[in-house]
Amino acid sequence: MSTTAAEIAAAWRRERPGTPTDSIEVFTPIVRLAKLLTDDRTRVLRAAGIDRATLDLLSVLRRAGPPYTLTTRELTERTLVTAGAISQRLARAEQEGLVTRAPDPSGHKAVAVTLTAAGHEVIERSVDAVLGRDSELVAGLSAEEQDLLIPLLGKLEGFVRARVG
Amino acid sequence: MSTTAAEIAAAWRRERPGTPTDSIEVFTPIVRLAKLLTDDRTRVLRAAGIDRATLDLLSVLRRAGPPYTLTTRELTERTLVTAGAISQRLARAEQEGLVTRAPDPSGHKAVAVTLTAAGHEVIERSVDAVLGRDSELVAGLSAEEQDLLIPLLGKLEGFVRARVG
DNA sequence: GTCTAAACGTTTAGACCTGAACATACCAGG
DNA sequence: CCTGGTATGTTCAGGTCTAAACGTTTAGAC
Repeated sequence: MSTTAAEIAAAWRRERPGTPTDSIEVFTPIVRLAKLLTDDRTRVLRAAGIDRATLDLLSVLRRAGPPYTLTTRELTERTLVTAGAISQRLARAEQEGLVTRAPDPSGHKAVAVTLTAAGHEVIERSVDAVLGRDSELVAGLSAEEQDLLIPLLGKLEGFVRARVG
Repeated sequence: MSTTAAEIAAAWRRERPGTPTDSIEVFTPIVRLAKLLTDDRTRVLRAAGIDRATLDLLSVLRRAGPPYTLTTRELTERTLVTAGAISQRLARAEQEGLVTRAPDPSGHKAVAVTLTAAGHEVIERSVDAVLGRDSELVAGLSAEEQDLLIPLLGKLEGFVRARVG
């Protein structure tokens, strides 16, 4: 049993008239959905012997296409975590032999990160499981509903992104 | 500069034809928005000398109305984190004098958690700041767009919730 | 009364992240 | 040259979470 967003907003208005509750019904389900989805993905991946942070890292490299190389800065830009977190992810992944780090000639002090054969295997083995699972979960909405939802989310993300961080 | 969800899906299809990408344009913005919003809220609250986990805890108690008391189990149900996390949050909040814990006569081994006067002050001081900020951010969508978005998110949340955890 | 199962809460180990401090490499002017 | 500034990465301290193991209390069967 869980409280709905509408109930939360109503409770604030009842307890504190004047509380600005107009955002609650939009943001509460978004934050909850994200938590449900990421926790579920963590569990799916644990069964495959990998963690979510590492999967994100390997996915970005895999999607880049051959030669599966990006600098640390590029990884940071594509990942929505801090440079410190990327550095730690890289240390773990390198330790496990999934990526290599080497000086990159271009740019200031760039480090070129490259997927190893082992890293490639890991991502091939897990990406279908993860995205297949997500496919099941998104099927709660019809294609028409998804087509309605996607542009709204895109617009909201753009607006929020311009005003934070 | 960040990759759009559509670009991510296209990259997977290009690199791995057959990859099930239909969920990406829905779930990627949801997960990103949640991260942008929670990180931003963390920063807003740090300025007020409180952390997000504690605010969530105090909010649930405050919304319950007088006498601002709930059991640990009720807090867990309303919070989407594990019982262990609630236990740790309570220990921190109790340490800071924001809540009290006492045996609850009803139920098995229930612990009654109650907001103190200090906890009440903290929540009164920060809730308008947090929800006011969220109000600014949700204004990226018109009222009509929000009315379109809310039921879609609700339907999706219900579907996902029934299939995870 | 006694026993057993279920409900409830806490502790602990292991992961991950942020933000700030720090270290290093390149570049452009003087 | 050489020197400050900018771009990059890394390290570290502090904080939070999950999941699993554990301890405790209550209710119900008999």
